[in-house]
Amino acid sequence: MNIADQIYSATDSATQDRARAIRDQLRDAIVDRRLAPGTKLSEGEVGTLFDVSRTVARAALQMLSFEGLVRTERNRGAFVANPSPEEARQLFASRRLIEPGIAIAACGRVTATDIAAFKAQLDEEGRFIAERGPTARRSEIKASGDFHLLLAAVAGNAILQRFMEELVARSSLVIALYGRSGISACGHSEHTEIVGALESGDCGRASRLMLHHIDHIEADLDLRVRAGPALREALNF
Amino acid sequence: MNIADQIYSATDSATQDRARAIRDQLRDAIVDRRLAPGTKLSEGEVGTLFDVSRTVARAALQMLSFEGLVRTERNRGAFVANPSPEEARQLFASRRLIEPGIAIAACGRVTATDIAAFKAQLDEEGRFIAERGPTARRSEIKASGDFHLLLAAVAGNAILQRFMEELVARSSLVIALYGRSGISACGHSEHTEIVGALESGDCGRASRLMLHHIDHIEADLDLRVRAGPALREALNF
DNA sequence: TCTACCCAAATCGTATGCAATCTTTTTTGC
DNA sequence: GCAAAAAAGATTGCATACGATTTGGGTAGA
Repeated sequence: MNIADQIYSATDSATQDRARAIRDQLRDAIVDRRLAPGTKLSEGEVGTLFDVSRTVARAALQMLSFEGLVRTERNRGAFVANPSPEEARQLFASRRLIEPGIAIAACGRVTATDIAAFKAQLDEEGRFIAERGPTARRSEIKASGDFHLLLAAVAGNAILQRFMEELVARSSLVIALYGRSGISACGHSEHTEIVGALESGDCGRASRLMLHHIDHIEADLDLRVRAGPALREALNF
Repeated sequence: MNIADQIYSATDSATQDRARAIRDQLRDAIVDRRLAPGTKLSEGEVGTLFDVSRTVARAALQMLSFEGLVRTERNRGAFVANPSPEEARQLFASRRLIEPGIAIAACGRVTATDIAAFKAQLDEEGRFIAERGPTARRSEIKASGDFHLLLAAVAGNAILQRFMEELVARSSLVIALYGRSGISACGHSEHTEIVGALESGDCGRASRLMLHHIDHIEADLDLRVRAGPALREALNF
């Protein structure tokens, strides 16, 4: 089974409209850092890029704005979000609150099929960790996020699932911005442990592991305010 | 049916985004049940009602769609959401997960000014409980929701605050749909207790009280699938 | 009388045009 | 030479127009 199908089945598939398809592509680009934070996304530019009118481009940008991935300023345009350290802290505080509960919910509903999907996901992660280079690292961040989204899908709460989609997307941006590089293999092993807890039905353990996992992800960030980002932020905005 | 009669048009001539103003008015109307679930909100009708073009009306409806207060179907239009019992359960499951944590966060940051605001809010609630009639009941539901939003604001996490805005709005709709009427005074007294816990700095107690409070709200709902709503749902969709 | 088909009305999806606003550059006064 | 004002350029905000899709009604045929 394809993970994307599971994740996006709730919000309906791509046949809905073009704005959603453009949003998805832009979101991928932002999360993958192919679009740097602060990059201006003008309606006209996005429109010509995807060969649609400004109307459709505008709708896509509005969606991303709701998700917190782009920031729009009146009469000025849309910019790729440049999350501040404070925003990053709030992001992970939110995840600490939500994800242990999601782990418990998922644990209570997980099926053999789900377990197989988790293992496929873990394999996918492992593949990127073995590789080197920035492309592999971006893929790795994305795969790591997909693990959390898969868990949210298994938990079976559409509302929380949507919240997690937003949190994971923004987290990926934050990790790309502030992450040191060392902890990836650690994160993967923690994912493996969580799946193990799910498989053995130990919900409490799954929840605790998830909490620690999030702590570890955040601990890997360097959220000190540095001259570089601050300067760039000042110039961009 | 004409929806003009059910929306009061308070011309908020703020220089702000008009779409946002329209969204706010529509949201109030939906949460207050002046717009019944299932009501069709055509772009043209909303536009003429608020004296804007379909473009702006469409943007407002899109925002409400993101919040889960309206459901849009391609080439058919937007309809006021008609949350199912299952959706209601997921809603309250989400709140059980998030709000105790919000209570703890708020407890750690609450100031004397905040406490005063809470007490003013409690007074407001009490005023509507004393009254009778459907109008007072709607105001009461709204005031009750505002309490939770105030708590979220005090907690100081913008992300969770936005989540709570959505959850409270949808909960208000659910309560209006499925709520029995008896528990209102009980909810108010529980709010009072929570403020008391905040004031005395007992964060654990505030969190536990909040959890029980949410349980009580949900317990007050009649989520059994009845013939009426099921039929209406079948007809609406 | 019932069913199937077709056409008209309504509504949405999208493109495009114009006015307002912001930014940048140029010009002008000192 | 520098600062301030003004004009030019770019981009968004919003309205409107037109094609596409759905819906409901009416008519013809069995």
